Amino acid sequence: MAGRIVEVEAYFGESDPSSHSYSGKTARNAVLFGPPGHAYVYFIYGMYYCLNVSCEPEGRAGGVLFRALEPIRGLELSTSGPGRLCKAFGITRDRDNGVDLTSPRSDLQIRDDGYVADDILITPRIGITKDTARPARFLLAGNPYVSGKRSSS
DNA sequence: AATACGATTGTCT
DNA sequence: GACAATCGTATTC
Repeated sequence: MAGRIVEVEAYFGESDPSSHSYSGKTARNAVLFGPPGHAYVYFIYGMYYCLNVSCEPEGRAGGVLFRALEPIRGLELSTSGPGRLCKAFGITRDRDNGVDLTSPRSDLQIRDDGYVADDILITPRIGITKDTARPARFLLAGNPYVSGKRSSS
């Protein structure tokens, strides 16, 4: 399976009240404090997993949440929304938390396809209750696979 | 040990 | 637009 990332959100670690790492390192968020490029998978609302990649040097927290993909091949299921894309890829905490997303040998892999966008839209983040005005959600403007929409037209 | 809540989504009105 | 589903963590007792 493969998909192109079309929507992400940034979380800024210990300076960000909306970040899981705001209150320091715990067993749950330990990956965010580890080396960059690794998968932080968390379980939310009792039924969904969400995928992040750690982004700061080891010892500092920070990550990016993948919110939506545009299917490229092998994806029949919806990948619009952080819970849905994990469901489509079968991502779970047990299986994927902590894996190196830069390694060709890991099941999950993020690669640079050289794509450059000039139509990136920046908005506040979705689903949070603190720091709700901060512009930290990045998406491809007009892309039909971004989250937050119903399929009706 | 008990409780409150969340980086979501689907269904109903 | 409102709310239920559902459970791992963090917080509080």
